[in-house]
Amino acid sequence: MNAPSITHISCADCPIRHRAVCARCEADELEALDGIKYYRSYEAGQPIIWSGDVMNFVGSVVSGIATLTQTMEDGRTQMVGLLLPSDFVGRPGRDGAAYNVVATTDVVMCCFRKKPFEDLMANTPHIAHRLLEMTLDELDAAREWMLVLGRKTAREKIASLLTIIARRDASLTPRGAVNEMTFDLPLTREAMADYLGLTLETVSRQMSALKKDGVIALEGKRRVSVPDMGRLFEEAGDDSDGGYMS
Amino acid sequence: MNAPSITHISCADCPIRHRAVCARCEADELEALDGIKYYRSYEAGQPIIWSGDVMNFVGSVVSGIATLTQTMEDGRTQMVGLLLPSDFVGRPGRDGAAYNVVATTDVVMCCFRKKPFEDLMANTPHIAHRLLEMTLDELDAAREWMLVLGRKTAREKIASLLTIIARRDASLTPRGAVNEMTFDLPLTREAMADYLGLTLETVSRQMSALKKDGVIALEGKRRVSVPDMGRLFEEAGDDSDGGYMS
DNA sequence: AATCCCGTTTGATCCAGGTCAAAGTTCGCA
DNA sequence: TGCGAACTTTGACCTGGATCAAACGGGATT
Repeated sequence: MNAPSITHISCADCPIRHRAVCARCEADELEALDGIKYYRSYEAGQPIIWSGDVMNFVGSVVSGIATLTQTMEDGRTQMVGLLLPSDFVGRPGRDGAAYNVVATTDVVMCCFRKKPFEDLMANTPHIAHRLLEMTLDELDAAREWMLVLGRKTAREKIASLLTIIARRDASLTPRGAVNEMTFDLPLTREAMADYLGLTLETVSRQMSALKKDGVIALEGKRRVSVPDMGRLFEEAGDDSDGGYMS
Repeated sequence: MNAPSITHISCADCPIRHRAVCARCEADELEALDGIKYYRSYEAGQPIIWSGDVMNFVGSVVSGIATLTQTMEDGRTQMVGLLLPSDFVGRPGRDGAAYNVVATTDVVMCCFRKKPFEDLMANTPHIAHRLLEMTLDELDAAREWMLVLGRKTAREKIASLLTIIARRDASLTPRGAVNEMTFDLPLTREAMADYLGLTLETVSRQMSALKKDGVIALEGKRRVSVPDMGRLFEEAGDDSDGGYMS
């Protein structure tokens, strides 16, 4: 996805209105948003926000991938969220950021100054409604991940992560249920480890094991082919297909 | 806390309006709520909702303690939330329950039929707003717990749990910052294990260890005294006091 | 007071994943 | 084309917590 023009506002090139916040996309909102919205780019590896910083904007990811992480004083870190295109960032009604947000690839964000956005939200009920819905989705995802972190084995954790990435990848380019797919792994082994509560060595070993067992194939380090998604779901310990099949 | 009268509606005995949803507690809402609100009791150990069930109400806990859990087919279970008095249950806009909700002590819930509640929400923006705020709080709690599950040692996990229970206990009966406190542990060792992603044996061992080291004292199995909360926070691996001190 | 039931503690042993270390791969850059 | 840095893989060993097993309350029932 290319960075949209800064000056042009329309549903087609603005994920936050079209996919993330605006459920019905009404014309008067379009007017209201003009002037409080702006785009911002970050390079791979660059921090977007530090935990505890005052955050004067909310926004959504247009392109690229960012991560939400928490860190302990001794350096142990846990990723608590993965931000893919169309994901929302920010906490309306809160001043401080609760987590570190880091761009893992080059990232373009579509931002709104926080105060005007909150005013807009107060005046347009269905935006507030959509935001509640999104927050509930994130809560579900966080709780699903608690099961992964608390109870799954290393191999199941890896399979669960691949499942999630595959699912999100598929939903961005929907083409019905397929049993085989290929996608790019947007994370380093270390980032995967931080997401899964493992070490990078264990991640590497389990990736090798899944490859040896034919669950996945690797082209280079980052491109993953899954010959049989059903098999991957089994490995993840989910009985369901995780909403992947349609 | 005693079960409130079923027929009497007022701010004083209705946590959902007073503490959970209604930020400003206006008179016209009070009228509107009459007739869609009811109380319901559950005995200790009784399921309140099964994951996947259609849920035709939302509500909040009046008294007692309930847990939110997720289970894998092979029986591994992970608690994803702890419901204490004033906590909200239910997902406006969603039909199915996503988790098992189980009463761990006798529980009284204050319920609202879902459809009328949603209508009410649509017409009273600040209820929607309050609900968003609550959901963001839950999301923060879930993400904080991801760090506990993914990166903390067994001893730190136990200390973190005690910290959380102590904090919530203190907030229900606020009396300023104290360095010493005593509270009831409302969970079995097994429930603690399910919350922490451990086995009950490990929980028991670590409780014994914390006791031996003088971090906590036990009166019976369930009553816990903490001579020095600061010490407990240290054990939990938090640099902050977790918002406990004022 | 004896019995049962349920939750808890404690002990002995095992193993999945962590830790430490070294070598391999990829890619940008001079 | 060769060098260096960052990322990844693999190996050897260790350990925290799981597993298996037994004993220990303590409250309810008879």
